[in-house]
Amino acid sequence: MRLKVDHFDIAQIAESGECFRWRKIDDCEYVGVIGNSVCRVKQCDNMVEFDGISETEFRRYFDLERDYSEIQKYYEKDNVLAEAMWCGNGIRILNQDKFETLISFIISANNNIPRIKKSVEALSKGFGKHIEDEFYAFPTPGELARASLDELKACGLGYRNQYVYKTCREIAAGKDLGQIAKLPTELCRKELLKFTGIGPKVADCIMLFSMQKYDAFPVDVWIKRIMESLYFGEERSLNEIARYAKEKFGEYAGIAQQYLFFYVREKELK
DNA sequence: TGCCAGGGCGCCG
DNA sequence: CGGCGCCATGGC
Repeated sequence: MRLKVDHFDIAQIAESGECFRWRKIDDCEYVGVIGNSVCRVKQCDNMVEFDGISETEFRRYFDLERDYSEIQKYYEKDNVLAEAMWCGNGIRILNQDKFETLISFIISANNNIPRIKKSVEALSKGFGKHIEDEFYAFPTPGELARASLDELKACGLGYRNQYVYKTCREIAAGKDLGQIAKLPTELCRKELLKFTGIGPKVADCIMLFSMQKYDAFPVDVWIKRIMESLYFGEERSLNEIARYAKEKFGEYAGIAQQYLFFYVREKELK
């Protein structure tokens, strides 16, 4: 399947830290697992070629119905964001599976992205369904609930094994993420915070990357640093940063956050 | 070799 | 509420 796309850069998306299952083939080609499918994406400028999933699913997953130029216009008068948006012009907020995103971001706590990726792959290989070759679907709640504490630790989860162990059992027992996702942002957040291993930052990531809560503004160490450096000029508490950002950036604060996250890490890299 | 990582939990004031 | 020590492990 071939599509013309705008504000879309598969490399930026795959490296943006919102997803952990995409693997680089070369500079313009990536392979990832979406649900029970393996999807290959090759991009040359504005043209993408993909297989493995339907066009409808592709458009849904990559948020293609949203006009990102409109969002960028909304933020263009902010000099910091203007530069960040120029840097990560092809970033999009993915529409990922709720359970996979929830578990992945529990694992992300006090962790680094390469290791998070390894852990998510290990969980998939150990407890998910085989798709093809070396690709495995992320386990369902029931499948993951079969893993023992030691098996989870063996997937590289470290002390987070207990968080995953407890939380996936609650969800396998009937807690409905679909219902939680229907709640308005603040109530949704409150429900997510009841799970073990989910604090403010992780809850915001789950809402932003799998529940279409674009006003959620996750504050991690990178966002804290760039906000303190470019907006405050001094140290601020996590709560204060989140409050300020949601006020300043409004209903798409989460998208602004993702531009900032990509930008600060891109600068760090060179 | 140490420092750090898309933080959360438990406890304390 | 806000601050603090602790937590496993591997990437760099």
